[in-house]
Amino acid sequence: MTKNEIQEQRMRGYFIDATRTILKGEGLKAISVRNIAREAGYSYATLYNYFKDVKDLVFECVCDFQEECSEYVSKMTSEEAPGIRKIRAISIAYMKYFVEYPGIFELFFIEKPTDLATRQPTVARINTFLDRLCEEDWELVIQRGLLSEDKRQELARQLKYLTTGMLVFYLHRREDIEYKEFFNNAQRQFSALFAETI
Amino acid sequence: MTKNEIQEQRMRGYFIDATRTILKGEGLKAISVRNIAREAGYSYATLYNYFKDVKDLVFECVCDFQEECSEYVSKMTSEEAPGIRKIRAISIAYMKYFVEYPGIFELFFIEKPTDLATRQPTVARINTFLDRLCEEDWELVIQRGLLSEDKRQELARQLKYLTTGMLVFYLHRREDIEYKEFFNNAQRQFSALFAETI
DNA sequence: TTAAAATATTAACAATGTTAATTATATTTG
DNA sequence: CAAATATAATTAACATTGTTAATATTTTAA
Repeated sequence: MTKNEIQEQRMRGYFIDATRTILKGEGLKAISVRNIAREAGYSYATLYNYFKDVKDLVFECVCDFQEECSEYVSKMTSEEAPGIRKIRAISIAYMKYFVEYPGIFELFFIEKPTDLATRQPTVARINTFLDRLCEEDWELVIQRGLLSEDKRQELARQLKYLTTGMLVFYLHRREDIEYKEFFNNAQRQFSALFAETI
Repeated sequence: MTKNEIQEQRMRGYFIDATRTILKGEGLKAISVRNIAREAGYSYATLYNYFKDVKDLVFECVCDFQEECSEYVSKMTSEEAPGIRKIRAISIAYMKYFVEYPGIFELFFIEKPTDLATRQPTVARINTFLDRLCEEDWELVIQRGLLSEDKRQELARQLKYLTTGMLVFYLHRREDIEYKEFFNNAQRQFSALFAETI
């Protein structure tokens, strides 16, 4: 990396950090070019020297958030025994992360990139994220002969749609329930989902 | 209803119709006060004599869309035999409606009302919508003794979250699949969901 | 037919994303 | 080291957004 590239990456980092701060705090609706620039300590037009547009910048945060969420999930599920029970714990922790940071949920699942083609890698990462979090444990369950490869794919998909669906209803307040009830319900959903898999 | 009330309802209707047209056509992102007013044939400020704000107007369309969707579903599932198979057909038709009108999906599940408290009835209607579409057939399945009341609630919830989750991923292009593959996948999800219920 | 009330429209404001013009800073060259 | 050039940051500007205040118009009442 040349000296210029280092400086450029540093500048991008300032804007990305600012964007992350706002997304985690006031959320996606509070994101604006001027807001980000103020948080980063630069003028709003400077942003356009380093990013195509504000959506481009916002989607740049996805990888960092995924890493953060991974750690969050790891810490919350470390003492859970590997296997199906761990997959459940991971899914709950994953949902708790988004409940804690609704702005990140909006970014991951609601916001549309300006140009889908160039953002395809990012979008693909989002799509496979929960699967990757559970990867180890899915493998384990298959090794133990509790699940076929096909059944694993099917369950993983259901898990993906279920978690996202529940989060949509809860975060967008389509059902009138509290935090505790929400996660009780999530546990019940998972029980039903994994019922056959003992 | 007094003469004034009739006129007021008529005016509200003009704006609601205009909003529905835009939502069904260019979608929620194309909704703007000036757009709606142009479509309705009035000035943009006139809107505020009949609605608190633009979100208030937009959420006024929910009931009409639900009726429209109900008819859409009825027509698409009329020759299906009542019971679980019909519930599956209804769910597929329901999803097809939103795939045809993504703007209506955004309104139903993504958009947040300005004041949740006053919009609680509307939001509750959205939450229970799919359930109401399937009501008859759920009852039938229970009457036939194929399902307990508890199991019905559980399945209905899973169905609700699954459909919404799938639609989020598809409409927001988080997974790179086409129309046909999407509904094939949906069918597979439903097969798994209803597997125990033969 | 005129006075009053109701209703619609234009003007205005603050905030948004983005681009062009301009200023300030670094870098290169004589 | 100083002057010329290239780079990068800032302010100005524009179009669009939702909403409110100030006007103009139409309808109703006297």
